[in-house]
Amino acid sequence: MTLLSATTINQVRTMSIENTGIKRRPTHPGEMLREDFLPDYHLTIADLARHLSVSRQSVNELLKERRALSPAMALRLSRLFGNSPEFWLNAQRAVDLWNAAQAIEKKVNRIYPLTAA
Amino acid sequence: MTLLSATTINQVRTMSIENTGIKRRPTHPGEMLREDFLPDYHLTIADLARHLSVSRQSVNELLKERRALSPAMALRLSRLFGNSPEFWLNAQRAVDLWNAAQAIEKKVNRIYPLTAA
DNA sequence: GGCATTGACACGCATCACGTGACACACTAA
DNA sequence: TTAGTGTGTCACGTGATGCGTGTCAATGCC
Repeated sequence: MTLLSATTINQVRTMSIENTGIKRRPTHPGEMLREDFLPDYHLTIADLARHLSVSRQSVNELLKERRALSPAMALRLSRLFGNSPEFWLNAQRAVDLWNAAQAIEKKVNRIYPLTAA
Repeated sequence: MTLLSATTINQVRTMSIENTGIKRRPTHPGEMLREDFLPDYHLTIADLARHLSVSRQSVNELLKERRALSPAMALRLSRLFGNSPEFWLNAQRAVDLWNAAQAIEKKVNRIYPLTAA
């Protein structure tokens, strides 16, 4: 194998996400904002709220990891910081999956995998 | 560059998602279930609901694309079909982003991108 | 003192995933 | 014909959640 096909890349990504999702609780996007972006850009919470044109409470609760990062918020952040909305939603999705797995793990394990068609 | 680093792979994936997200409405995961998985596995809607241990309405509305695919449902489907929950949530996220972009595009465009720190 | 920032709380609102129950219609097999 | 199954749709209720507005107290800085 000399080059990675699109399918292979997808597999590599999926595997890495799956492996990290099993161990410990993944990094909440609010932590990334709080620890990395706000210091690097010298922004206060109120600053960020003003730039995004959202309420201060929204930013506050997001940074305190009491709220999930919505697709709309991902669009706003990607516009402000010049990265992709998927960057933010990847982190949020990992958290969502981890939480859902904790909640319904037993029920999911009762589902019988189907054999290939 | 001989091998693709994890960061590079992430970039390739993100780019491909972004490009497809701009053009037209992305494929809803319910369409994938309806068009591909149910026929391939010879499953009816009621069958799928029983296998997943969810209500028939949940599956029905998901297939009719009137409901989003939740992280919990992604876990159930990945368990049943042997693929990853990210496979299902990738499709759902593309739809969510597309919808959010349609809804708040004007507001997002008023956000001024910050210069690098 | 005056001002900005922050964390927390209370409302209210709208959305949404999910379950239960019910109804009508279609198709198939005993 | 009767019974069973699958399907689409409706109503209703519940809990969770993102978001805005308003308020308050504590903190730090000029």
